[in-house]
Amino acid sequence: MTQNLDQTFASLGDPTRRQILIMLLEDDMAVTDVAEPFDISLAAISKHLQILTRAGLISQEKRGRVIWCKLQMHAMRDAAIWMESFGQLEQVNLDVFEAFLKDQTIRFD
Amino acid sequence: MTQNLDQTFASLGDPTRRQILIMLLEDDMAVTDVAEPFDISLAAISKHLQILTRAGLISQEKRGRVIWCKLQMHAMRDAAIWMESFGQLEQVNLDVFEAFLKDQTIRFD
DNA sequence: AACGAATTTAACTATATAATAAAATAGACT
DNA sequence: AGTCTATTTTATTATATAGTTAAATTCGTT
Repeated sequence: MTQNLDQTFASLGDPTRRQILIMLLEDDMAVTDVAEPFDISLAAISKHLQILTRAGLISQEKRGRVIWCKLQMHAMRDAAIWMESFGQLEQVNLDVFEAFLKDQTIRFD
Repeated sequence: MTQNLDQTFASLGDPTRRQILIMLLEDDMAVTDVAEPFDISLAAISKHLQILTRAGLISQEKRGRVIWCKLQMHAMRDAAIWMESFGQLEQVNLDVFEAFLKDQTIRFD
């Protein structure tokens, strides 16, 4: 669980990888096509794709000599859930704090 | 923008740092108190806090000889917005795809 | 001034990422 | 078999993280 979040968040911490994910939103892509818009080598892209795969953010499937990259939403969803929960906890605490302030106001006015 | 997301996501990719953020949800804390529940050295925690500060996920304020760490939500909110937008884009595309499929059905049946 | 507490910095080691260029695989095609 | 295409692997370099211990810094207090 924790380890997955580690890899998911770490993967998202790179702009090239985020851009790749956005590209894959439109459609599945071959590695070569993923690499096309970038100024870095194909080997570098290949490694980024490995990292994304390890994190579960994409999957790769070989058909013939082409490897197709496909977006996988569950990993990112888990990360989003972590963040949302975090936000809600803050929400709760703010509410508690507000209640506390109101309580104070009533008592001291 | 991109650089901030880089640092925010990268920061979240470490379980110690995520745990620290959760602790700070309850209240601001001194560096020593942040370090207390962990089995690693104070120096290591100090570096994690530097990374969190650089990412804008927390702020540090020195009062006397104590440095207080305070959660800052905007950075994480930006990251959450990126993820939410991402999810919505997928939503939109699925809708478009569904419409496309329906269109096909009408035309070929 | 001196002591002790809170925190960082320095020096060091190990590991992961990011990138490159060049060589190696693997599959399709003639 | 040989060639072209798609992709990975290897070797290499540079940088960042994660951790350690030990020394340095900064304040508050006596």
